Amino acid sequence: MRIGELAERQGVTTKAIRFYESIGLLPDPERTPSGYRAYGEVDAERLAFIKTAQRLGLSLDEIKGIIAFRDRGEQPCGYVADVLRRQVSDLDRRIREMRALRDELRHLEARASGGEGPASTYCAVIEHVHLEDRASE
Amino acid sequence: MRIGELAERQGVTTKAIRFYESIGLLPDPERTPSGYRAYGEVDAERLAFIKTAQRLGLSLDEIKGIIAFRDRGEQPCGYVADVLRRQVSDLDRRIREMRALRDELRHLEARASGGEGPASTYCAVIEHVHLEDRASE
DNA sequence: ATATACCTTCCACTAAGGGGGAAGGTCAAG
DNA sequence: CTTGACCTTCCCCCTTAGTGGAAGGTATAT
Repeated sequence: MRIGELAERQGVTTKAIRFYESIGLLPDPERTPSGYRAYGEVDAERLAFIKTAQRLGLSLDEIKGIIAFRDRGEQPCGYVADVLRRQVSDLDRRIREMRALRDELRHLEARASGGEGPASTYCAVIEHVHLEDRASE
Repeated sequence: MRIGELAERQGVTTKAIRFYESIGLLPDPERTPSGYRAYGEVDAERLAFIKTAQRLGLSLDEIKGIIAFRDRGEQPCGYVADVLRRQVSDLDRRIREMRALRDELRHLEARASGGEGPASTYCAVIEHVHLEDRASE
């Protein structure tokens, strides 16, 4: 299959496929006599794997590492488990941060909508953020 | 005060300050006869405001919008409330996505550590991800 | 006079591509 | 034979929020 068909089947752009090839994430494909890239099912599966791993939050660099194990014929399980563990604790941390931030924003936004608050030069919300920030330093 | 002092006082790099200036987030500062940037308290406060807003998850572009109100002498409260509301719902969505992803990763990682699972060509974890991905399409 | 610390400008780089175009080759149908 | 869709390489610019370095100017202390 040619690049356009592969791209459409896997829901990516031809640009992305050539980009993955350029960074070594996809192997140099076969070529037709006229120079067109020719892909097979293996390539489609690899692209699907890349997309899955990306959906799991892995960077293209991490994915490249996992695929390198595959290509060397080694078992990437240990490495994958490591990557996933790091990913999970990273997500836990980010979720905690976001929750704290969201709660703070809700608070501020309620005040901004309410319109009450002390007199301020420009806007009570901004001054408030200002003060809270300076107080927390 | 010179750029280095301002940077250290506010906990940013001189690079960041010049960058903010280049995108119009900070005004072009006064210059000493030798061409050094000369800042005052107003600039320090503005930088503090930028940092606070950034900590609240606003992009430099959004911050620029808020500052523009200030600079026009208008009350940015309504605009700020809008931005904050959007920020909250955005965070809610992202927290939900991250939680779902984290749960999926924990599941996978537990399997990767366990080592059990069906026979696979390379690694059970990867094949599993593979299968789940294809099943969800 | 020189060491150093600080400042200036400008250019390139990051992740992960998106977007567009130029200039050309190829393949199928009508 | 030509049209249109597809492909090739190469090129440059855009995004976020800066970071890093090079080449050179300035301030201050010794």
